[in-house]
Amino acid sequence: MVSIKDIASECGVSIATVSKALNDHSDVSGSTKAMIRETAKKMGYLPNSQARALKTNRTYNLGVLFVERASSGLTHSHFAAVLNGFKNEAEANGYDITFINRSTGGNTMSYYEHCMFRGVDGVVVACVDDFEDDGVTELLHSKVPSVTIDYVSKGNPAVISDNAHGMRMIAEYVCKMGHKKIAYIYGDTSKVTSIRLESFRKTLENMGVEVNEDYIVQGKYHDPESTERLTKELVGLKDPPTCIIMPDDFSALGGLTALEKLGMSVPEDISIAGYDGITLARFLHPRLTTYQQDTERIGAEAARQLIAMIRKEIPGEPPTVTVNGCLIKGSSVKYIGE
Amino acid sequence: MVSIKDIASECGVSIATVSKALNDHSDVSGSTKAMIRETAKKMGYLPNSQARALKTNRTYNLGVLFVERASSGLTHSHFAAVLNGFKNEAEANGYDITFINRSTGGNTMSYYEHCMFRGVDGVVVACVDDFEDDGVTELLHSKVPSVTIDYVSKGNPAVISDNAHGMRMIAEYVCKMGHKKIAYIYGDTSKVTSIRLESFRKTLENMGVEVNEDYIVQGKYHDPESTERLTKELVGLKDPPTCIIMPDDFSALGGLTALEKLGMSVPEDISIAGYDGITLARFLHPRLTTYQQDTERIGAEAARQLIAMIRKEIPGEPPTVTVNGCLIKGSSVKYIGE
DNA sequence: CAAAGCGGCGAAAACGTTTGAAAAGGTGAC
DNA sequence: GTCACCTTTTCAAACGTTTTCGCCGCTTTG
Repeated sequence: MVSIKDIASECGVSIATVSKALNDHSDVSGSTKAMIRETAKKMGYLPNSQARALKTNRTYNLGVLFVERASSGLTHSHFAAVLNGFKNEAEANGYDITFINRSTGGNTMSYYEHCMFRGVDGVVVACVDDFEDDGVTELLHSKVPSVTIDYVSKGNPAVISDNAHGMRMIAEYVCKMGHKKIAYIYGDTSKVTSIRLESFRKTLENMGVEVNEDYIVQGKYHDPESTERLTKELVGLKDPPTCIIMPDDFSALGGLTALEKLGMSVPEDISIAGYDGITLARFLHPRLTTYQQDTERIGAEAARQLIAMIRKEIPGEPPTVTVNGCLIKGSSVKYIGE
Repeated sequence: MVSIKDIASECGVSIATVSKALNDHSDVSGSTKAMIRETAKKMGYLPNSQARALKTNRTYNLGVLFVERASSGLTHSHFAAVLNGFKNEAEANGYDITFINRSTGGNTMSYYEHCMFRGVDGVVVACVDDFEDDGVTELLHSKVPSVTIDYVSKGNPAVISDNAHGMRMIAEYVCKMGHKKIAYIYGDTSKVTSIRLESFRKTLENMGVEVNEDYIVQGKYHDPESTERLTKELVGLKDPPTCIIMPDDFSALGGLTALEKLGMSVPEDISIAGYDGITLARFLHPRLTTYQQDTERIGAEAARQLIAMIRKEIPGEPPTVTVNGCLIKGSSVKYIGE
C-alpha cells in the first residue's frame, strides 16, 4: 500500500507537508497542496484508518448495540428498520458502523469493553427490554458517547417514539369505532410498556369507556406464540372483548393465528389492532390497523444526536427528541356503531 | 486508558514481555505470564485494536457488502436473515463486522477502497442483482479475501442456495397437486434467475406439463408493486393459469393484494407459491407455500469460508458450497386432482 | 536599518502495539 | 574454568499517521 511517506519522497517534500496538504491545513501553500493531492491520487493513496485512529483517537466508527432476550438480532424487523435509518445517516457523515456484542472471540468482554477495544466514537443502544441490564447501564454511564432509543438515560441524548401519543391514537380510534370492550395485550415490563399502558387507561377514561382489568394482560414483545395463547384466553372469557390491541405488529400475527384456528374472522367476529407499522402489516388481509412508527427517522435522528454529541455540539443537558408516527387505519377494526 | 506500558512499569518488566505474556508466547515463563496477566486484569487493561492492527495488518473486522438497486438495505428481510447468520458466526470467531458502502463522508470511494481504508480482513458480498457492477468486480478481483453469496466468482469461495433444487421442489409439488397451467413471475435478470428459470422449465417437462410461454413473465425481486401488476395481467388472460409461482415471498404479497382487489381468494380461485420462506410467510392466511432457504446457515457458512480463506486454510481452488432449503407446504396451493 | 511579523515548510515525537535480534542469566559438560 | 546451550528477558525498530515547535527567508513596520 502506498503511504504518506511514498508521496513525500515522490514529491520531494516532508511527510508533515503531505499530511497537512491532504488534511487541508492552512500552513501549506496552494500550489504544493494541489501538487501533493494530485500525485496522491495518481499513486492511488488511501489513508490508513488504523494509523489515523491511533494518533487522533477518533475512529469514525459508531457502535450499534441491540439487546433483547430473544436475540432475534437483525431479523427483528422494527429494529432492522431503525438501524437502517441510523446507518444511512451515519454513512452520510463519514461514519461506519460496527456491531457491539459481548463475545468477541473466545473471551467475552462487556459492551463497554468492546466499545473501548474497538475505539468506537459513540454508540447507539436499543433494547427491547433489558435497559436495566448491568452491561447496558455500565455503558450508558461510561465516557463513551451514547444515544438511547425508546429509553431516556440521564446525561445521554435519547430518541423516543411518542408511545403515549401512539397508544392514544389507536385507543381513540378503536373507541370511535364504537368498541366498549377493549382488550390490551401489553409487552414485557419496560418503560415503553408502562407509558403505553398508562396512555391506554387514560384514553379510555377520556372517551368514557370502562377499563376492564380482565382485558389487560401481559404478553411479550415480538413473540407471536405468547400472543396466540393470550388471544385464545381473551376470546374464551365469558364476556369476551370486541377488540384486542396487540403489543406489536409481529406479535399480532400470533393473535391472528389463534383466531384463525378458532374459526373466527377479523374484523367480522373480532377487531384487532397492532403497533409499529412494519411492512408486512400493509399486506395482511385485512390490512392491519396500527400505529406506524417512522423508523427511518428514529434511526436517522439517533445518528444525528450521537454525532452532535461526539462533536461536543450539545452544550447543556442532552435532548430527548420525540418522533411521531401516524395511525394507519387498516381494516382490521370494525365499526360497530354507538 | 491503561496501556501495555503501564502494566510494564507496574510489573517491573519490559513492554515486550508484557506483550508476549498477553499473547501467550512460549518464550516467557509461566510465573511472570501469570503475574502479568493478573495485574493486567486488575488494572482493567484493554488492548488497543487500532495499534494492534497497525502493526499486524489484521483488524479482525469483516466487511459486509450488500448491493441492490432498490437499496432497501437492512429492511430486506432475506438479506437481514443471512447477515444475521454471518454475524453470529463471525462474532463467535472474534471478528466484528462493518458495512461497506461507497459514500464515506463527503468524498465517495469505491467498495474496494473502502475495504482498504478500513482494513477489513475480508468481505462478504451479496447482491440481489448487480453482481456485474464495476465496483463489485473490482472488489472480487482484488486481493481482499471475499466470499460471494448466491453467485460464483472464480478464485473466491461462494455459498449458494440450491436454486435449481428449490425451484424443482416447488414446481414438482405444484404439478403433483394437479396443476397444468402454471405461471412463473421470475425476478430480474441474474444468474439466480436463470437457474431457477431453467429448473422450472425442466421440471415441468419432466412432469409432463406443458410450458406455456405466456405464463412466464419477468418481474422484479422484492418488489410487490411489479408483482401486483403482473398478477393482474396473468389472471386477465383468456386462458389464465391455475397457479402462479412468485419471484419471492415478499413480492408474493403484491400478488395477493392484486387477487384480493379482484375479489379472488387463495387457494380457492387460484394457487400461489413463493420463494425464500421469510418469517411472515408462516403467518399469512392461507399459509404460503414456499421454499424455505436456510438463511442462518447460508450466512454462517459464508463466514466460515471467509475466515478459512483469511487464515489461508484453503489450499486449491476455493469451494462453492451449496446450502439446501426445504419445501414448506403451506395451504396456498390447492389440490385440483388429476 | 533593526526588529517584528508572517507564510511556508521540515524535524521529530508520539499514539500502542508486535517482533526479531540481542543480551542476560543459569546449567551442565568437558 | 571455559565453553556451549537453554531459557527468559530486554532493546529497538517498525507500522502510518498527526501535530507541535522551530527554522528559514521574506515583507512590513517603526
